[in-house]
Amino acid sequence: MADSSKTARRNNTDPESTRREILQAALEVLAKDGPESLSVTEVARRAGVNRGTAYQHFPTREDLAHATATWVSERIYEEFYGDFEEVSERNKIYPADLALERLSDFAMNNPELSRAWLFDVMATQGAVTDPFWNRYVKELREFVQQGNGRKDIDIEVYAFITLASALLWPIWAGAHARDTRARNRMRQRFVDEMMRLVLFGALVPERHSALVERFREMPEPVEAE
Amino acid sequence: MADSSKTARRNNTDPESTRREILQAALEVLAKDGPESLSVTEVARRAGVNRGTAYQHFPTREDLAHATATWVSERIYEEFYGDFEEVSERNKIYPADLALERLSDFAMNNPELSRAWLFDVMATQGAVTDPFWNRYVKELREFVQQGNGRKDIDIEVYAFITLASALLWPIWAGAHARDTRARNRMRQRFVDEMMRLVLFGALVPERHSALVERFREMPEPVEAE
DNA sequence: AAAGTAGTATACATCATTGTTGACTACATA
DNA sequence: TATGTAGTCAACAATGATGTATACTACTTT
Repeated sequence: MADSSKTARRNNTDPESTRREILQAALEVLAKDGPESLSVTEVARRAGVNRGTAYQHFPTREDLAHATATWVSERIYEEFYGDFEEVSERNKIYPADLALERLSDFAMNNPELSRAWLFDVMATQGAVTDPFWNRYVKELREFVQQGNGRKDIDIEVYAFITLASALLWPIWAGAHARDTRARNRMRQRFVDEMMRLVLFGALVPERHSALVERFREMPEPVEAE
Repeated sequence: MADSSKTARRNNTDPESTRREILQAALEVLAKDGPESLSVTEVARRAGVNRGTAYQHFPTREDLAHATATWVSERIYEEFYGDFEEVSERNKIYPADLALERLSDFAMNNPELSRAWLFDVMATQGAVTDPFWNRYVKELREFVQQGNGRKDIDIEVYAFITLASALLWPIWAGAHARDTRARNRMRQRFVDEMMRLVLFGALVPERHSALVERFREMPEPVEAE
């Protein structure tokens, strides 16, 4: 109650850190409500920063929105593929279960990034230019070419299925699982089921002989457009 | 330029139809921007209805939002399971590929409902009470119990994977595919790959013997909490 | 010591949205 | 013909967001 230094409580030498704080806050509201309801006022409030400061860094609401989107894209790439070379080196080949595990871990530990990314996908209708997505497809393609995956896979679709469900799962599962233990169990359930699915499929072949017949002769898919 | 009947151009005897038109418009904006940016003004404009009329049907913005959410839920259930009994009857058992095909068709033909549903999932963090979801899980469970699906499946997770990717796919694929032919091809790609996946998996077993070993001895999953 | 930089505080005009109210109209039914 | 219903139209106060601008402060560098 004593001091009241009236104005300018906080001064920062490092504008970059302020920028990051704003972007982080923007990410949070983006993850909460989607890109359309991202407001500068709200972001500034949440970042503990004056609204004017936010406008100094990002001239308009749109600028902030775009900057946040690319920031999300960069961060998700960095978080996921930042140490890829080392891990890959250590394991000679990046094993399938590890990839899936990493993906699930990432999604569980970064629900905000996942949500933001998904919102973006839903908004831009296909984030084909997204570096994360491109890298993910590329790695998968090499994995298959090296003989680890079935040749008749439609890589893009398969990549989409694994990525979309892995990123969306923690959001969905978040409802049931409050504490850490429950969340870990949910994560494990997903990894196990996904692993089981990519190893053995889901159907009992004898019961679907016609389908097995039809899909066994399927040619390798044509992806290019 | 001639006539100007000044006021009350349109009068409707059937309030239910107006209500539906408002809900339909609400669904459209909901699918576009997410639930947080649903505005009564915008909805009324889009429905070609006076704002006051919208307020007559839905006292507050929140009421409209909730009504829209449950309407989406009902419509998606109706669209998908409305004729389930007949189809099921005709085919004796509801075949796996037909189910997947129907799901994909639905998602392709109702991108707005899909988007709205997904937004809802992302907003409410787990639409466990959703009748569509519950029915989907129930049918899947029976399908497995009748010996058509592998016993070690974690039904809920599996249901989630198929449902989430099937509903999200058209949104994702919508970017690439403008015309009907391209969209149909995208739909077919998804169905084929998903079918292939549930039939045979994605990995080459010989290359992942350790994993095969580990997951072959996996007990049936415990789902109950 | 002076000048520049990063951020605060505040005010302002503009605009959109919410929710409410009151007057009016077209239609159907009793 | 009278009454109720469904909807239009217009106005209004309150709120909150966008952008802009100006004066002020603390800190750093020259």
